[in-house]
Amino acid sequence: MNDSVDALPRAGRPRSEQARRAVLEAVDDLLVDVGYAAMTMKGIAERAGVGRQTVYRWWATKAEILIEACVEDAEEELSVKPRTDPEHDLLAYLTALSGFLTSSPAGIAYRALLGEAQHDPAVRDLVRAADPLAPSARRVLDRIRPATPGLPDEPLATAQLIGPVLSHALIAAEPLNTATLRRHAVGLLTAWR
Amino acid sequence: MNDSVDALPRAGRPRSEQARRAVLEAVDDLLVDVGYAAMTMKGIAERAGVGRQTVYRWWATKAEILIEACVEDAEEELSVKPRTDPEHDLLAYLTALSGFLTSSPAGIAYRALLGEAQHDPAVRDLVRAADPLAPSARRVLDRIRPATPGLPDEPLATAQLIGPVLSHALIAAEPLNTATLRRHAVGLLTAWR
Amino acid sequence: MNDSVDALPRAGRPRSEQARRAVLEAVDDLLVDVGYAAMTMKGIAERAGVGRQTVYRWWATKAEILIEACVEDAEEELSVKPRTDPEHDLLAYLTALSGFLTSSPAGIAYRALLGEAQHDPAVRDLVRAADPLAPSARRVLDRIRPATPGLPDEPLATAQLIGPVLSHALIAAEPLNTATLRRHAVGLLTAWR
Amino acid sequence: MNDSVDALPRAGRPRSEQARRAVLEAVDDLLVDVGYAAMTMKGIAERAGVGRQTVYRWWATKAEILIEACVEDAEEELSVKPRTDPEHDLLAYLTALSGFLTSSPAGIAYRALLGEAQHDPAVRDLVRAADPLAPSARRVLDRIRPATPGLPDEPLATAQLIGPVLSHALIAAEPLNTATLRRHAVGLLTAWR
DNA sequence: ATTTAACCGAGACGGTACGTCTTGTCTTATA
DNA sequence: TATAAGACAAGACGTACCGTCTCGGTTAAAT
Repeated sequence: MNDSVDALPRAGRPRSEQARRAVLEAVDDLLVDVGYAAMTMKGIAERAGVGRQTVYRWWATKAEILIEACVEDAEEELSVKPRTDPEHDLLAYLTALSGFLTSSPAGIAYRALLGEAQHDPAVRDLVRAADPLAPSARRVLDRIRPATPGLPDEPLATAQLIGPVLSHALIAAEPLNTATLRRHAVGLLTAWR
Repeated sequence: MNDSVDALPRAGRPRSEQARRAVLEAVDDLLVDVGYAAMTMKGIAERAGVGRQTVYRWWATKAEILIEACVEDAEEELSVKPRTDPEHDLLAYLTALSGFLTSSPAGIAYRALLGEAQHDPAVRDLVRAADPLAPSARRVLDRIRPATPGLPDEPLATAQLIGPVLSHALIAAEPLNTATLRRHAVGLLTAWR
Repeated sequence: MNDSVDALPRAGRPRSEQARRAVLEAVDDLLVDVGYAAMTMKGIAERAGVGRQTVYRWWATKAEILIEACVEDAEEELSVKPRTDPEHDLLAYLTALSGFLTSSPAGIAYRALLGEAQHDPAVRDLVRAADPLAPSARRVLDRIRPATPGLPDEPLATAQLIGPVLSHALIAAEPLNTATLRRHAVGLLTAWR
Repeated sequence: MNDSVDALPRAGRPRSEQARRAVLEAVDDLLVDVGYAAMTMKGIAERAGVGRQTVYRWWATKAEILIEACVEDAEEELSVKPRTDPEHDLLAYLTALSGFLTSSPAGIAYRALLGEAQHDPAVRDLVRAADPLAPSARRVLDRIRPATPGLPDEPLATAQLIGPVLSHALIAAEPLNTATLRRHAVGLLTAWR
């Protein structure tokens, strides 16, 4: 990619970066203030101080805005620094994941999007394409692979790693406690060695 | 509770069982035909050939109707007959669960409700109260407990059992294949023995 | 007519006469306050304290509302009491007509409708069907007919009677003065005797 | 004013005559194709292949464009060559006027403008200032004045002459037939001799 | 057998978000 | 400086659904 070079100067007024930022921030604010269901395109435009047409020009649905607003944050919040032994490595990741899904604005946005994906196939495709959890999970699994010869192929390894944490977050909207997460990490290593 | 005994025959016209059935069936039909998002209280009433007030009199939201429409089916579809050895017992359950979540109308309804629960705390509470998955999971776990001394306490055991299958269904809307499910069952037994 | 007998009681909540009156009065007010061009369906609904759907349910355009609001008034304001001699009869009518077109709210509404009719054939048809000026003109002409054997057939007689007054109102938005109106009446009688 | 002499060559790019012509022609076309109400500044710019700002730079409203587009045509189409006797002179003029108002693009534009003038005082002032009908009417009246000692002062004479034709065109959007026009001419001469 | 009360359908009510359209202004690169 | 292109904030458009209300009519238990 080399957008700055390829970008030929198009005719007409260029897109306002200020308006783009205002919309993304408005979505973040509204998700926290009123929740996903009560968030409307009209409300987003008003909160952002932006015309409604400007929102519709660049995003078709609130899900599209939300996914753009949270992907970067997700990647950053789930990048845990490597530990020396596999158990601590897994535990650090599972802790970050559990906190992300239950406390972080980006994680709450992810849950909302995954919820909307159950209602709307278009949102499902967006979420699968963006896939905010998989990269970080894959990195952890790659790190522990030398110590886990029984590690299954995808998608099972990732599902076994994040599935229990994600499901609990979706059903209970609460984090699993640290002892439980450690127990889960140990169980995975037992199964995978 | 003992509704059938306490229920003193009130004055006035009794509730129409016919209207109740029509609404529940309309919800099932509409979920398949147009999806959860496009399903409206107005549409449900029209499809059921019922006044809108009649719907609102008995259910506050479409989620309430949907949960009433699917809970019984869920319990039935996830009740697998016991197998003699733990691996086959787990595999039978995981297969039923995976099919339920991706193919069964009741399972699709459950996913829709779990999705809505991410947007609306009231729906979350409804889903947690009804809890269509946990009883069947608990029964399987109880059966294999003698052979799995390392079985963790709740909620981890259930989360490890159903989490990977549920997460995959929610993200991909596709079942895990049989080989993967068997691999998962074997992994669980390895971790839990 | 016998609406009260013919009117079969339809199912459902009956139309609210209160809402109907509120809309018609809001239109009258707004025409005076902001003018026809700045009058919007949204504004009418808000001024009337009525839902927008309620307006659209009964009227397709603001022109339809306006015509319903002014037809009755027009008929009443243009009914002048007969005079004994033709000249005074004509003069009384021309004076009423000139004042109606330039001062009366109903007359201003009529001018607005006739203006809109130049832009929209549907409005033209509405105005022609309602035809607020013709009945009163016809009554005056019928009264003076015995004294005016040279009275032309329709539509010329009416056009000669009201055309000069109407045209002046449309172009100048001012009434013709009394002397001019008398001169016009005398001219008509000279031509028609 | 003497634009052609005083106009010192201003700095910068001069106004594009091509763009001006394109706009005026687009307005004529659109009035016929879609009508006055559906004609928008945006649509005019697009039909003319011209930037929207260019339209707004030179005209404030579509009425201003329309009046510039039609005044000259009106003057030309209503200039009938003198006849020897007053009746034929009047009839020729009335026939031209009736056709102009109901068939000519410039006449349809005039009716649209007179319609808009009922909604917008600014347009009324524009129309009165341009006054496309009065000059031609005055010329005819001046020609027949020697034969009509009873010709009233303005504005009655003009109103009596054109009012019936104009009113009928505005209300019915159809021309008066030749016999009726002749009857009107005769009536005027009877009243005015 | 009548009364009574809650049910039923239909559909209008005030309200509000939808996604589209046009308004008049502005900000680009180009001529 | 004028131009074509096109993004901008604002706000009306007509439609859909929300949850409530008000009708006429039905049904079955209680009088």
